[in-house]
Amino acid sequence: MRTKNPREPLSRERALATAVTLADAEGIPALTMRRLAAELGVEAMSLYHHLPGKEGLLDGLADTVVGEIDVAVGRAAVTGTGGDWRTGLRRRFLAAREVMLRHPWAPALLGSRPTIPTGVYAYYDGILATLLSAGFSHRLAHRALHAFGSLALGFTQEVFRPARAGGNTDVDGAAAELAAMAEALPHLTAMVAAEAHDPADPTLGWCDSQVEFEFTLDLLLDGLERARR
Amino acid sequence: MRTKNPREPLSRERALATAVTLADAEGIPALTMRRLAAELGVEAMSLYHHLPGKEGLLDGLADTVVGEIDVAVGRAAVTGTGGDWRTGLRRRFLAAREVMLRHPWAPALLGSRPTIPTGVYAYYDGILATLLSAGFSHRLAHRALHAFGSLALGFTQEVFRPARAGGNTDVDGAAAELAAMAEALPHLTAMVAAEAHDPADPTLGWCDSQVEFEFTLDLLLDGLERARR
DNA sequence: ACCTGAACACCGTTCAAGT
DNA sequence: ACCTGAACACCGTTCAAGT
Repeated sequence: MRTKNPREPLSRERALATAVTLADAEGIPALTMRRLAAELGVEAMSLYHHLPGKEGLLDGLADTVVGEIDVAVGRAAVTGTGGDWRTGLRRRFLAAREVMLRHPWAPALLGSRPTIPTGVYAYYDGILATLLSAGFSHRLAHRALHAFGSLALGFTQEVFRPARAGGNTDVDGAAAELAAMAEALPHLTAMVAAEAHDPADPTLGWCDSQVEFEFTLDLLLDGLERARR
Repeated sequence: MRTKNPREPLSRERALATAVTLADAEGIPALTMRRLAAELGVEAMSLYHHLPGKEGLLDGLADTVVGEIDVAVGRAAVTGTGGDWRTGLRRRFLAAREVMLRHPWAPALLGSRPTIPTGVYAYYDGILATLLSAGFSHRLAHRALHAFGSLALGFTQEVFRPARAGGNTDVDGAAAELAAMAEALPHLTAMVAAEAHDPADPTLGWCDSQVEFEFTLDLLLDGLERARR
């Protein structure tokens, strides 16, 4: 993990790159000023010459992710004109999603930053250009931006996820817990049972997020297409 | 603010109630174990007899909010049967939203908790019951739950919000910043100008969140109604 | 200009001791 | 049983000092 290299001097770019690597490997909680400095082979206080404190580091990290999205979107063909605005946005959002899948900590970071990373504005400006050139009014385009929300950045807010995603090895305890829940939650229990037992279904298992993401995305795109006409 | 009262002994309920009050008044960052203890007129370590540490405190806080949602939803009429599933869910989500507006810190807290508050499952089970009794398949109901996401709890993820919501008094600096942005963001600038200048429009101003919330909600409800048939 | 060591003011939490 | 004081192992950050 250690990326110490006395040759190249410390810089904002090098610090942020190492921060991304550290967050990927051990998560945001491991990203302390002292720890990051250690990874860079430097003292914690040296970071303050290149970054304006911890908050500035997190802002820089968010900006870096948005930059990665721009690169990914650039590789996908998203600048179709006129009628196929839906295809363009769909490709764009799915490209953004691939960046999020590489950096599982990024959704929570982007969602919790008190100030929006500046690159996000330019990103949404591009989406808006697509909508306007497809004939959307400013009113409807405005509402579309809000309706997309974080979908445009490739993620949905996971407010409903399995109880212990963080690796619960207490299988018996989990099973007992689930049994106790079943009585209190008859409909959810039935749904899980029904959804998990159809072997012909490519969305098999509990919550294939990619499929859900695309389902919601298409629901919104279709609804907006109808509102546009 | 101090709620010290030697008469009633410290308890989990009293600690959580004071935590909610403290978070409402000064935000989640002010909610430290030491500070909460001080508000309760007690030493920080006493809290550990009633709450399993800081994470447990935050979990308890999230549970408390979900409990408030249940109360608010109970007051609204949401148990319509058969055909008016849309009206029922709409009332329910808007009732939940009122709780969120009372506790501005709650969306971020619910979105960032590593483990889901237990009350959330029961809440979603109720939503699912509505969908199933309206004739939804398990498949479509499952997708509907994911499509709603945090909308069901009364909030959307604010990934696109004004630059300095936290009270920027540097008006000139903000204006200059905006002017510099305008050149780089032609479409967004035009949209803001268009959206802000229609005096007949009840969504006047930059981002009436309530209207946007309801627009997205109806977009999803209409799309699901179409998918259901 | 860039980096450092020591120190400061905070955290959450453990633990032995009180009552 | 409930609460406490002192201490521990961390934080982010300031500051004067080095080169």
